[in-house]
This record gives sequence, C-alpha cells and structure tokens, in this order.
Amino acid sequence: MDKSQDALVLLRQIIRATDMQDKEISRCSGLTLPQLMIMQTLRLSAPISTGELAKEISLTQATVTSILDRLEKKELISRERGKEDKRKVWINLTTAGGELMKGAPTTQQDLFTRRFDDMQTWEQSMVVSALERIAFMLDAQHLDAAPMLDIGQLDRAVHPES
Amino acid sequence: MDKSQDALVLLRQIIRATDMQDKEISRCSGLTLPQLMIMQTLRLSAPISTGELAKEISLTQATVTSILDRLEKKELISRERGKEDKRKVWINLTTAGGELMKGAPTTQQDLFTRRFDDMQTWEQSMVVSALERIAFMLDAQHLDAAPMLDIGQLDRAVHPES
DNA sequence: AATTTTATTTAGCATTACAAATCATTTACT
DNA sequence: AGTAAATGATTTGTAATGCTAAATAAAATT
Repeated sequence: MDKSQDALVLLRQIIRATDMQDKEISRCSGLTLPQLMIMQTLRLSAPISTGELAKEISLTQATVTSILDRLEKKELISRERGKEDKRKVWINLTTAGGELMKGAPTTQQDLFTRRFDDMQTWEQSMVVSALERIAFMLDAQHLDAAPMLDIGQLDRAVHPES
Repeated sequence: MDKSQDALVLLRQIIRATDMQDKEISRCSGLTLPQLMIMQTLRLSAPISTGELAKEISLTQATVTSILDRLEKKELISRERGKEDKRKVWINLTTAGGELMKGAPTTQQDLFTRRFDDMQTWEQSMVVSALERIAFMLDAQHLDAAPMLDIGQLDRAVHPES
C-alpha cells in the first residue's frame, strides 16, 4: 500500500543500474569514472574553463585539475591559456579524445533509446512526465530556488563553515 | 519530438540530484560515501559476511575490508569470526552505528515521501509504473540473460582478462 | 598604486579501488 | 584418511580520488 516506498526502492535500483553501466563503460574505455564524467561534459560543452567544468560536475577545482593532468598525459584533452582573460584555462577534447567519446557512451544509450522507442506513444509520455515529477521532487528538496547549473556555489553557501 | 532524449536528460538530472543528497548526508554524518553505503546496507541486512557485503555494493572484498577497518576504528561496526564456518567474518552495527543510521537518512527521504503523498493516487500509480518501466529497461540492457543478484560473477565472466 | 577578487595550480593528506599474493578453512576427490 | 582444489578474508602494493589550505598569477576595484 505504501507506494512512496516502492518508488524509492525503484529509484535506488535505477541508480544502481546506471552506476553499473558507468563502471562498465569505465572499464571498456580505460578511464576511471570521474575521468569519464569530465570527458562526457567536454563532449557536450567544450571548450570550457576548468572552473566551469568543476562546477558542472560538482567537484573542487583542485580535484578537477589533477584529473585533467592525467587526461592530458593520455593526450585526450588539451589545455590552453585564455587570450583575453589569462587566468582562465580552456579545456578541449583532442582528436583522440573525441574519437574515444564517439564510441563508448552512445551504445549504452542506444539500447535505452531503442527500448524506449518500442513503447507506445502514450507510454512514452507517461514515463517522461513521471520523470519530470520525480526530478522536481528531488530538485525541490535540495536545490529549491537555485538554478540548475549553479550547484557548486549553492553548496558553499549552505555550508560556509566547512 | 525526441522523447527518449528528454527521458535521458531527466534521468541524468535525477541521478545528479540523488548524488548531491548522498554527498550532503555524507558531510552531515562525517562518513564518506562508500562508508555510508556499507552502513546503509548493514542497516538493512546485518549481520552479513564481508563477501556478501562486497557483492551487495559491487566492490571488491579487499576494498570492503579496508573500509570496514576504518568503520571499526570509529566503533560503528563490529566483526566476529563465524562459528560454523571459521573463514567467514560477520559484520554488525554497534549501538553507536545503529544510532547514527537512525538519524541522517530518514530526513532526506521524508521530504520525498511527503511530496509523493501530496500527489493524487492515480499520479502515484503512474510514477511507480513508469519507474518500473525504466528499471526494467536499464536492468535488461545490463543483465540480459543473467540473474539479478549475481552481478559480481557476471562482471568477472565478461571481463576475465582484466 | 594598493587592495581585493577571480581562476587556477600546488602540496599534503586521508580515502577508494583494484589486482596479486597470502593464509586459514572447507570441500571434493581418490 | 589424505591430498588437491576452492572459498573467504586479509595483506600488500599501486594508482586514482577528493578535500583543504596555501601559493601563484591576472583582472577588477578603489
């Protein structure tokens, strides 16, 4: 009778499943999970500054820098000092990096997409609208009135003492 | 028009939000994320052997052992050699560990639960059934022909070389 | 010009994560 | 029974995270 518990259990299953997927992609690509996160972010948003990148994946700049070090050593990303603002460092995928990203992550999503497309139109709408509900519920409890992309700053504002 | 893309974006948002929640619980409780995962698993399934625990959270026995070392030093868990099978070590929450787990995680879920309960009954059913769909799709692409609870072995079978 | 702010990096530390090796115990086989 | 193989947990060694605090440098402000 307690549907909210059911929902939470299912959510946990879903998160677990995607976590396993990430780990598998990680193994296939030879990259660690945070390295992969950075590469995927770059694929969408390159070129991007180190700071923006850190904000995007909710990690410290220092952490991101060290991960970028390793990706640079593997020649998957490139760094370039900003021309107008010389404090910034712009990160880009190298050709090799772009190639690597072209392969792995899509195959995973393709299967999801295929199964999703197998559903009836009304079912698709139902799933999307349910996801919107859940996203709202989760965002609301944590982010409340803050914009989606500014989580790093929110964190610092909520816990200034740490 | 591409609803599957919408669904994937929302999924990513949801996973991101729960990830942030976990990090906040982590900060509040003074435990790291994997430590928290172990404590939560113990809360549900204690007493449990080290190996079972590792399987449950999809980490190596060696990794779990070292995390347990730290939790034991903080006196949040206890180890006990098995009586019938002396190779096994049974893990339990200490009183302090149980107390700690009683506090933190519920408050997070409470808000989800409250918002969930605010919805109409038909909406709740819709959300749950949509989650079931998604969980199935994600499981299906990863496990396909394998039983649900045997992921550790599957991993090893798929990548025996690594 | 001096100060403050912004962006990044460096350094040091504790924690994860895993593979390989080890040790004790249990099970299977002859 | 007695050896061989498997199992469960730990140890060891190595690489990668992830954080804070401090250092560096450039830009913006006063």
